[in-house]
Amino acid sequence: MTHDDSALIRCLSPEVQAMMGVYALYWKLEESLDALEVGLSHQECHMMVKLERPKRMGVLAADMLTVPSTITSTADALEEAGYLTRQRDPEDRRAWLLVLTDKGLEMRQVLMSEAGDLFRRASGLDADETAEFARLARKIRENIMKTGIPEGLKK
Amino acid sequence: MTHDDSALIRCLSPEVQAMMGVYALYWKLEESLDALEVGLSHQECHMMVKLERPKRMGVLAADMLTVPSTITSTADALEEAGYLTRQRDPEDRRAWLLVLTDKGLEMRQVLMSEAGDLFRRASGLDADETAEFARLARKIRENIMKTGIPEGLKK
DNA sequence: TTGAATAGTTCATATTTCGAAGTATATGCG
DNA sequence: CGCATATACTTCGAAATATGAACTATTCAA
Repeated sequence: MTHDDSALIRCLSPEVQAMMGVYALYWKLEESLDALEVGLSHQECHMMVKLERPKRMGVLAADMLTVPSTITSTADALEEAGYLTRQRDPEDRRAWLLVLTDKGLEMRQVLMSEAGDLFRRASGLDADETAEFARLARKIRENIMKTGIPEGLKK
Repeated sequence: MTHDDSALIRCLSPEVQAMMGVYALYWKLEESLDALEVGLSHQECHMMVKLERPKRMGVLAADMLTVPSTITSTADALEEAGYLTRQRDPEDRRAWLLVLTDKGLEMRQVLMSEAGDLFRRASGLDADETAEFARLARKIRENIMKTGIPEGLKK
């Protein structure tokens, strides 16, 4: 992936071209998260981002495509670090709601704005192109969320 | 991420909206790769995709944002499974070129077309939108590849 | 020809992820 | 009500993955 494979890429279907761009961006961000030296693992960063509002751990497990026990340990780490608290869900006392603390909200802000910066630097798109890409990305995301967790749920 | 957060998303900067769409798509694909039951780990799938042409292991390590020893073991697994062979690089006999076998090329085809299908299903975009998204994704990818591995190289 | 640099490998360790069994709460049914 | 079954999360040990330091082979430069 070091030099002029851009010609090769053009031979592929638009769908595959799209996927390859998506992968490149994703990896670039993951890498930058490491460089951020913010003391959070990838999984922890992801959970922070997913917690735009309080969520039950089971919901997070579905969102993050992982098993409950992984959510438990990730939440433990974030709680330990003071980024979130567990609160019993009043609707179902078996369940916990994970709620970001003020410190957590602040960190989430940092992560989000870092992601925004990264997109700007990594993509090299101008404002119009960014807006168009964002429009399509939003549409894609809505479609995925609507579709929900696909057939192959918990194997 | 279960219901109507689409309103929340719109409040964010276009860059962040873009990143969130990218994450959603990436995760969806990762999940589908598992469902594919093709007997390859994620890392192995990624290597297959990156091998659009024979590459040196060091180049792959840079491409895949990982360390040489990980490349060795991933390549071992793919070689074992008959998807690729190691060939000495004639230009530098210290280096190996990883070359897909016929079976490997076939599998790569499957993976790519699966990725294409997935994009179609997951994104819900029509042909025009897909073309536009692909154009921007290509541009982004080219920019990232040009930029190369960023400052924070091997920590 | 020798010494320093580079490409990849080995292997032991660290990290991450998973899954089966356990606790507590909820729900349904007689 | 009271019991059986289902659900939400936790625990903890095992499995899968990733990493880094020391090693082999080759190259390069003087």
